[in-house]
Amino acid sequence: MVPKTQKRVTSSDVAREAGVARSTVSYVLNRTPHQTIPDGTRRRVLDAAARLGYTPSAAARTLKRGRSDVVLCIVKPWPLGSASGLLLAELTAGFDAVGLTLVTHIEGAGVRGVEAVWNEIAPAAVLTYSPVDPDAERTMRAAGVQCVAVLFSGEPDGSARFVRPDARIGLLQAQHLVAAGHARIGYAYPEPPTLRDFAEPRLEGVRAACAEAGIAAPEVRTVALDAESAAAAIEHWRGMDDPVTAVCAYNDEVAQALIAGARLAGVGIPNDLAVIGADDIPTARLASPPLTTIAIDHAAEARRIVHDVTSALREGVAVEATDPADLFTTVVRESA
Amino acid sequence: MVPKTQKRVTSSDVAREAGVARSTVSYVLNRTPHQTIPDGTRRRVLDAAARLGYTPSAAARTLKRGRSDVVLCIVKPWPLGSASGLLLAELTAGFDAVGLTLVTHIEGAGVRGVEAVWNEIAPAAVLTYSPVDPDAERTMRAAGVQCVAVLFSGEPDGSARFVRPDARIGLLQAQHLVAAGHARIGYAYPEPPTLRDFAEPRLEGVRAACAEAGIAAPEVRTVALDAESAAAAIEHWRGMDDPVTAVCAYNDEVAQALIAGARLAGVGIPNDLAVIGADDIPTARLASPPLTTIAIDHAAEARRIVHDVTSALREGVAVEATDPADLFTTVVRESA
DNA sequence: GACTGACACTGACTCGTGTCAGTGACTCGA
DNA sequence: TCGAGTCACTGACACGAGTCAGTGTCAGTC
Repeated sequence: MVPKTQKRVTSSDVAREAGVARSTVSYVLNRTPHQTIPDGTRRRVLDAAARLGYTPSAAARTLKRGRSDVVLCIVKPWPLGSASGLLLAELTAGFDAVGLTLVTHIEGAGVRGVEAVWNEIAPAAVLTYSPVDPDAERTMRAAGVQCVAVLFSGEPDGSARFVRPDARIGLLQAQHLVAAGHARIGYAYPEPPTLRDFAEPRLEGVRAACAEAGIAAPEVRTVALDAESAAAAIEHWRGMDDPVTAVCAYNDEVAQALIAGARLAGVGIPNDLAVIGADDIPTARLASPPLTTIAIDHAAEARRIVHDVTSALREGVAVEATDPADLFTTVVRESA
Repeated sequence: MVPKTQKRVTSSDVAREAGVARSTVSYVLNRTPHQTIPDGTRRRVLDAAARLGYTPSAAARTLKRGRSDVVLCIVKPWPLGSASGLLLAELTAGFDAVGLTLVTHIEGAGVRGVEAVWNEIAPAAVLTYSPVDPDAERTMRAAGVQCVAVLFSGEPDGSARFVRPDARIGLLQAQHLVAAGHARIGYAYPEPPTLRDFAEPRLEGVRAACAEAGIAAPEVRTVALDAESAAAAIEHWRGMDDPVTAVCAYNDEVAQALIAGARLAGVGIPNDLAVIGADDIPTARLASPPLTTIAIDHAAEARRIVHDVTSALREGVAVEATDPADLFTTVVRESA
């Protein structure tokens, strides 16, 4: 039987057990610089701590130091996609390796707003997917947050560091289509408004690639996640004076909708219309035809973010974001 | 310009501003019972707090009270699926409404294990998807965790309350197939080992339905997320002496693999083989043919969990889990 | 007029940790 | 032998909030 009220083991208990002062315990356990501790004492303290099963109270440490070892990642309730779930997993492992704990909070229909969250958690750093307004940033600083990183956003301004160059995804999509001989390109834009922050840079990349290749700007249509919506877009594209022959989809789920819509409209993929997705989700290869798409190296991206955030935490100031080398690769299957 | 070091506003500042003692501020702000505060004083304190922009320090409160207002949900890095992302969003909103903050931590390849997480967070309650062993539960209690809820698991024992009856999903799947006249049923089991905890109850439900209908137990095959693996399973099922005519898939993604495999093997769905999925993910309706599947009412489930956890927190003891009424509905499309 | 009790409020202690300023004991060079 | 300088360690304060035991004031009662 587990006793109802388990008394907490404190550093005083460890000190008593080891026969030293509590401060000595603290010095040993934190390896405080400029404090010389002989091996014998160190061993005694460590042994006592292990014997008693001592774990320091995060609340007390946070109170004293003014900041915790928690990194808070705020995400929106995305109606589509789980590609970023992979990134979160990599981020968690990466921060764990440097002694930080990543937790995620889903920003949403909460009545209390996100301020309540970083007040409850007092995180060392906050990662967000959309820019934070100056007021919110002030309350964050007051709550002890040292580093604010915006993972995705149009403009990398003062606080918005570490922006992933999602435009490159659109660039690679369009370049692949252009190389295959397409000269009129469509863009399948996602329907949920919460995805705007993600979709804009990708679309921007497609625009840039079209301009560079000297072809017309992409014809943008919004495509919801059902076959009818996709079929309507496809009919629009193919009915134009200068018909679209290839489409960049915002992501693989929109691309799957396009495939379903093409089937409904009797349009062959890739012969009548080429489709390229993004994210390379697990079901991309299961589509018929299998989806050509842009894969994201989540592990590399996570390494970069962890590196930048930890050095910002160490320096106490903003550091320059390291340039991501090759986060994206084009995965050629059959749809384009 | 935001000053580099923003001094924190404490309750002492509020007390000074309002011209009262700090304890009075605490009583006003917490509406402490049996403490009578006249309206004038109350007003003065509230005004001062608002004027100064006071937000209590969660770390200090947690230290004093021994527990925070955070609920920690621990999830595994699922290689498939994002159905539970919807549940998490609903849970977050639900807990927020009762003054609790839900954060999620992805348990994974971390070197430090999950113990570090609840030590950092000191949550009031922990939600997990797999049973916690008694040792871990002890460290949790010592860290101030009051309520441990296991959301999914085979056996609802002492600590494992609030178990979602996933067996009912399998039951509904099989009942739908039996009602359509199928007498030999296959089960497409997911490949990643981390999904075992989820797959077992669902499979159990299928077994129960088969037994009840008086037909043979389901023929189980593991199906990875690619067309080849699915085609191999399909050929096995159809090559049996008593061939399988309908398959329950663990979830919609496995079902999509089955559809891709059937196309590869030249098997028609639903005529040659019926397929039913589970979870009703957004792309389920985009498949060809559109997937018949079991939808989960995440909002209702979240309401139930929030209710049970908050009352457990209030009572300080385990309460009986309320019985979930109708969390699942069969969505009939074309694949079965 | 003394006593009671409610009211409105305050001071002091507590939670568990980090850290600074000391303090004896000892070594070493002059 | 004296002072300086390390070494190894300790005591006390601080972080910010919750809460208990009191304290002075005042209205009401016998």
